[in-house]
Amino acid sequence: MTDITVEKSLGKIPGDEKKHEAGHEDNHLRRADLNLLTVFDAVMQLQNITRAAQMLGMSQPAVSNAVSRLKNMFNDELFVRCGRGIEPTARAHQLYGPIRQALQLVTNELPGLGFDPLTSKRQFSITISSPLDLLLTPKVLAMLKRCSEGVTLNIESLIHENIENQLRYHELEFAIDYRSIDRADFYNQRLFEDELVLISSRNHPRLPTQIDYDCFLNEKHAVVRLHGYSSFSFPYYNAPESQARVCYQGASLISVMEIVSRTEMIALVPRWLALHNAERLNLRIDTVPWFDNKLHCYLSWHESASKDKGNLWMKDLLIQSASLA
DNA sequence: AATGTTAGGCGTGTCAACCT
DNA sequence: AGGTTGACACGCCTAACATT
Repeated sequence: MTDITVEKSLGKIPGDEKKHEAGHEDNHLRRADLNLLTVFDAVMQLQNITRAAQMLGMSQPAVSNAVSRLKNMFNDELFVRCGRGIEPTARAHQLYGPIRQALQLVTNELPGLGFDPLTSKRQFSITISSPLDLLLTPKVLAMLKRCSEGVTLNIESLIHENIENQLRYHELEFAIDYRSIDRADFYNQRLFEDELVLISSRNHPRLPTQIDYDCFLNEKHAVVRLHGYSSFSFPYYNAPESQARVCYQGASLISVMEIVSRTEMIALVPRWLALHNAERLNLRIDTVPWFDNKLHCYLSWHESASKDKGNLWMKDLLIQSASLA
């Protein structure tokens, strides 16, 4: 389980071809107050002028003024009043990633601003899809405990359609899933290779010694909800003939295994998960040679986070944790 | 001139008291 | 019980002035 390769998604970032158009645009940049970008970044992070001001060590009206100058700078409202607070416009969301990235690049070049895990109190947010959270969360937390006292982790097990934006806007630093994020502005690192196996109850009345594809198709199946985002089971049940055999769609592989252990249904799960629960649930484990039964676990992050020294440290910690898997 | 702070005003949400 | 009202708190904005 130590198959580690970094993959940068291929593809052009819109606007790349304009990089060489300098000239008068340099003057344009000279007229812009780049300090305002730190205000923008703080306001986007906190979505609150007062708290952004506290974070920046400025007064609230000063930040409010800076925001109005930003509005002129970008020729957009950027933030609109929403009840008691403010809400970023679509343009503000669009600007956030590139501006964050630019600020990060500059910050990383300033002296004395490294990341020290021994003194840092930083909290990292990561998401690990089910069932990988069961495998990796204890290892990651154990590794973190060994490496730092102050750094904390906020781990979420949910992968949803907004994950790319959450990574882009730094609401999350990393995502771990069986799927990579194949976009030009994301990095994916393969953490390890997993193997798919078939589980059934050892008391199953019909299964032969050697299970083949016909037998597989003849049985009723338990799966993880197929229409959920990034469903673990969907890739193996996207054909009508296999989907027709689905009898139970559970919220997670844990409930799927529990159901399989007490019924005549069968299910596809990662080998480590099957082994981990085989005795407790009296499960039989079979290989599935008719499938491409290899699946890879990926660590993904947005390119704007790739220069942050803290993120680099956390990335190494996650890779090391996964290598113990 | 640009950008900061202070003071004061306005809009909105919350909550308790009151009314129907 | 459910709706209305008013006091209050919160958060943002503008104007006036100070500082660099």
